[in-house]
Amino acid sequence: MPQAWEAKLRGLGYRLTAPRRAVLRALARAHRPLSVSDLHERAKAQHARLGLVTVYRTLQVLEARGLARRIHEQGACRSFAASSPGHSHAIRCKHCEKTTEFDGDDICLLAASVEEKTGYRVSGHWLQLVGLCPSCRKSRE
Amino acid sequence: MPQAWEAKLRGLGYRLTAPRRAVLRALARAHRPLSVSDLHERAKAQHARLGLVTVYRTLQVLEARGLARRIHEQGACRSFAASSPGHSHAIRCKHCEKTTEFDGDDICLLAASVEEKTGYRVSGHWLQLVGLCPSCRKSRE
DNA sequence: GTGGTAATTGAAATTGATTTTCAACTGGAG
DNA sequence: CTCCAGTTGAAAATCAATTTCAATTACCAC
Repeated sequence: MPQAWEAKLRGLGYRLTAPRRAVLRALARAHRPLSVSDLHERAKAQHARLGLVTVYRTLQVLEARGLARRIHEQGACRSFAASSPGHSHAIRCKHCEKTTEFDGDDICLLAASVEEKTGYRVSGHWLQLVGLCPSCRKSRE
Repeated sequence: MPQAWEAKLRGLGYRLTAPRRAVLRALARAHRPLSVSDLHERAKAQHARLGLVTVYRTLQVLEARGLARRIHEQGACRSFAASSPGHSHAIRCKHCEKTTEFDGDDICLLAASVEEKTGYRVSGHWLQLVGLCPSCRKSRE
């Protein structure tokens, strides 16, 4: 996945620098949402002189280009996870925090129903689900 | 709506103080999500000596009790809107920012579909839609 | 390769949001 | 009316995020 990201960023005119690679790699490897400083810590393993500011800036780029998504939780919304283009939603395991993406076919139906109920014209949406991932189900249900 | 809230809070053992009433009232009157400092400004009209801290604390209580909801947007998630129990979702007009709640019958269908696709057991969700409210539709479509 | 240049970086300072602290105040039970 | 635990607000402290700016560096043209 980092390779695909690097190609995409390069194609968009961004430079591929060591600090960026380190952030990309750390984010791609994570199996749960990471706070900015978590990500910073992890990415420093690849690039020791990495500054926190660069992590913020890289996340801005990745989010704007759809390669990372902000994970919303009931308190603050300060963590990020890798994101694949075409998958616009995520479900997060409340036990192990792993996140999995799913596609949004069903949202269209839902949007149609809401349009009818409210009179709004729906143009965008933010959906995030929480639950137990398959392996945590086994150990907890 | 403030009356119902006041009854509910009292029932839960909270005191009904003038500062709290001011915050409740300002939030109930707003037709769009308010940032904490917006809310502070408005509530000061009812209670001039209101401190910003109290607004934060009151919002914590209201959110915990389901009487206010944090509105998530693609940057930060720093604004709040009134919330009615039983309506767990909101749609926000991207033009006038008015928010309207709707119930989540359809979410169950969606959750079932996602469970089947991902193997997760869905236990919670938050969904927020963006669009144009009926009156903004008239003037912009 | 080499050089030039604009994008990028990181430390530090700054801004802004939120929480903590604590003495003073007050709603509401008795 | 009294009392006291819950609440308040100012100030300080903490935490998150952005701006600034000089130094560095990726990468294109040659």
